[in-house]
Amino acid sequence: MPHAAARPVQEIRAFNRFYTNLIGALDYSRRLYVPYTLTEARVLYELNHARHLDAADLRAELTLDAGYLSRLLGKLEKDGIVERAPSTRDPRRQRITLTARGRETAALLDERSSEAVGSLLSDVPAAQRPRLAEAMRTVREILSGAEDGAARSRPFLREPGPGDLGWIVERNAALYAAEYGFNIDYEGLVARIVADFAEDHDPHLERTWIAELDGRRVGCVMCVRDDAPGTARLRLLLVEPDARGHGIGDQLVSACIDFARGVGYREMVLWTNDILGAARAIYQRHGFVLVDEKPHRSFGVDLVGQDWQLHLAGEDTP
Amino acid sequence: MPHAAARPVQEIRAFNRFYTNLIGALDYSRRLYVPYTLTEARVLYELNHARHLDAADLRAELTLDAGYLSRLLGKLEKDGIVERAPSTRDPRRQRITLTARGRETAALLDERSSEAVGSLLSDVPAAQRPRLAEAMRTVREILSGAEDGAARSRPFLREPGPGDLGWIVERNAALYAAEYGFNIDYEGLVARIVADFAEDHDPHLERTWIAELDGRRVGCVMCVRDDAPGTARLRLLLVEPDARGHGIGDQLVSACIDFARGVGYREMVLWTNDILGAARAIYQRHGFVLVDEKPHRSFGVDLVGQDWQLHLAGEDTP
DNA sequence: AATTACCCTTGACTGAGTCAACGGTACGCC
DNA sequence: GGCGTACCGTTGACTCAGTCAAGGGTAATT
Repeated sequence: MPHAAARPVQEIRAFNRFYTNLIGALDYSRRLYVPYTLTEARVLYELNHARHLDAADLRAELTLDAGYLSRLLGKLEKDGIVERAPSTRDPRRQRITLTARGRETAALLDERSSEAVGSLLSDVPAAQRPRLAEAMRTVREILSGAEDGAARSRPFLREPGPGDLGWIVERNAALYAAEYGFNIDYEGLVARIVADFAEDHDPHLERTWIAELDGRRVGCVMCVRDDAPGTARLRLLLVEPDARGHGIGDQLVSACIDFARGVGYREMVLWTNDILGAARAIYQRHGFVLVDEKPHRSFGVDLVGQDWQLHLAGEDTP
Repeated sequence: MPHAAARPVQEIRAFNRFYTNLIGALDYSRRLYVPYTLTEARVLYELNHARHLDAADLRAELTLDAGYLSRLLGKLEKDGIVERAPSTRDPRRQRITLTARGRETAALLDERSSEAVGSLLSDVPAAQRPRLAEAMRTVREILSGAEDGAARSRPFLREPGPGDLGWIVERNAALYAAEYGFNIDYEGLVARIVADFAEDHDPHLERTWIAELDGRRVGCVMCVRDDAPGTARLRLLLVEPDARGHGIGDQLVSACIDFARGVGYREMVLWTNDILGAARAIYQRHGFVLVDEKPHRSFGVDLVGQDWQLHLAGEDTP
């Protein structure tokens, strides 16, 4: 197995060991579930959060043995925690409902579990807690995406907030350094562009967008005034590699074009380099045409710069 | 319980449910440990990675019942997997050693476990894997810090790589916006500073440092030439709030001063604002003195700017 | 009408983990 | 040197958790 590929595997295994230990410590130290067991508590949790599931659903959800679950539900029924009734849709299936008492019990277990986690959390410095929650959400998102069919939320655009311009600099520099070997000159160029934008831009004619997906910044684009009159310039289009394929680049370019057309620009231009193939495809889809091309050496590499142009107002408007 | 405090608790509980399910799915689907059990596998793992532990250590490490472990070791011994001998230091204790066959077995289980994780990972887009590993490491670090006495690694300084200058912009802007309400002008200022640095700096006389802790950027500082001859200017000192209290600020300022003195500057100056109390304390500790102070309005707030100065060469040098 | 597949139940079983009692040794303290 | 306490490992008896296979019943398919 190649070393590079083994790295995440080792990390995951270390994490699994760590977390089984942690959960063990969390559960055993106090009697979290008395008089019920962990599995019963999980069943109660599911029932309490989903209103009368079928037994088959529970089995699938918690990957339990059918016989085990059957007996388990029998016990809960005898305790007056759940009620079992044949499903109306399919008499083979069994609809499980929590009784009032069952809901109380579930709430109690819930409470205890929250307390246990709370006391664990009390040892975590408050400043670290948001990072912890964020990291856990990331793990969950990535792995649950791997399990089922990736039911992710939709990306959306917003205007930049504090730090977002810096983020644009960081990601541009880091990505192009990693992918094409750009040196620090490129980071300087991007920093200068965002500095100019931050210090002096006309919000009616110039704008920046950040694309966000699942609470994470995954792309950006900037629209500024060009020297030529009536002309807007699109700059700094970027989509994070792991977020590509969601149409985020198109969304960003569309926002840019719509904005420019809306505020009266007649032309839109942009400068890019021939090695950026993914970006070129996006520009072409939106009607940009290549108007000039010339080789240059910048950012420590030999490149071929390209000027693209798009007519915003003209014969094709009604 | 206040809502804000409950948020991370809910996140952690959701994560726990998710991860117990995941581990369950991982273990049951294939026969990972045959002919041993999960607990036995954990014991084997510990032994294989630590060379002859005492039984008591195993118990503590894996939080196992003494009786359970005793019987478990008995079984492993009978299978020729481990050997038990009284510890040389304390005859009450028992030193457990893997036999050659035990090491084989451990390696086999290791292999299988890696395979299982690998196949789980194969459903994760390659682009997401580093993020996953990173997030897991974060979770582990924060929570293990919470369990024992925070045995964190030492912070260290390094020169910036691609994206680090952008990171400086981002963190400066985000932190000062959150803590003091600075507006986008400040982000512009910082962006211009790093742009100037990136585009044109003399590496012998000007330098930037990034502080790293546990693989994460937690601070920065920049040393550049000032207009006045023989004078260096310290800029953009920053330490992440959750990493404060480790002496990182001092480390950064020391690096800056040592560098400036080493390359022959005679003075070091810096400009800051009176509201930045933590930074002031650091400057004072390193011998800076306040030489000027005047109110101004910048970044959308009313501030009192301060000029500080430090003699690098003079009567106090031998 | 027959086949197949799924749903639940039941009995019999193995494995995982707990609890309490016990003998042995180390260590601190008179 | 002797005593109490505390920890180490062992053992027996037990409960709880989970598995497997057989079986009766209904739904969907043909």
